Amino acid sequence: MKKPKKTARKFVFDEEGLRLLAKRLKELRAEKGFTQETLAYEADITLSQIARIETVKANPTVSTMFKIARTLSVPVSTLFDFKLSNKLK
Amino acid sequence: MKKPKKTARKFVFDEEGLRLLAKRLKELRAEKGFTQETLAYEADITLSQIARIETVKANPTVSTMFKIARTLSVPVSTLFDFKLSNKLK
DNA sequence: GCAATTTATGGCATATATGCTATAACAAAA
DNA sequence: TTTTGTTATAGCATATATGCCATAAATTGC
Repeated sequence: MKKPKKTARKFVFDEEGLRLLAKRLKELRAEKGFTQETLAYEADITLSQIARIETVKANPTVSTMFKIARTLSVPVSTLFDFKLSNKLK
Repeated sequence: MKKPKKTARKFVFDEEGLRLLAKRLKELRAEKGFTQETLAYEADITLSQIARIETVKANPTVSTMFKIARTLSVPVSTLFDFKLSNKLK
């Protein structure tokens, strides 16, 4: 059986942004005194996913970030308070 | 054949946040003079996806939001400049 | 060192994001 | 009404996000 490959589509994983987001989350979580586990529990997310985000292994959805922001009691924008380079595509 | 259903997992779609995000994106896009199509093209995303986000039909990933922010030349936090209610789970 | 806590990884299942393509719906002109 | 520009929908394919479960690795305090 041949592989039924159709066409290649790109799925970009924005490493720079995700790295900055991971850093920001770690900072905020520490400041607010949450462990990955307590944050996961209260935000109703899994520990796995929190760990993935902080280790830049996943590209979370905005809903996930909303839950985290609510739990940390910070505006969502605070989680994205960093500067992206104007990187070229 | 029985359905091999395992266990139910929740996948929350944060309608409130997504509604606010859609509104914010529409605003910023208009301010900056982009159509959905030009934004999609320059951000290297599909028109479909921009439309889905603006009509609250999808829960985008943060990488997608990073691309949009870069194209609109705004800090990512600007796209999330709105207030979530402290909604209970 | 040991135990406890916390963080990181791994595999697997399922839901969904996104691409791609086409089309429809809509609005504003002309 | 037709054209033109724009936004919304739809179906399908594939990549990935996330849950769940287990375990490993790292950290901290004793």
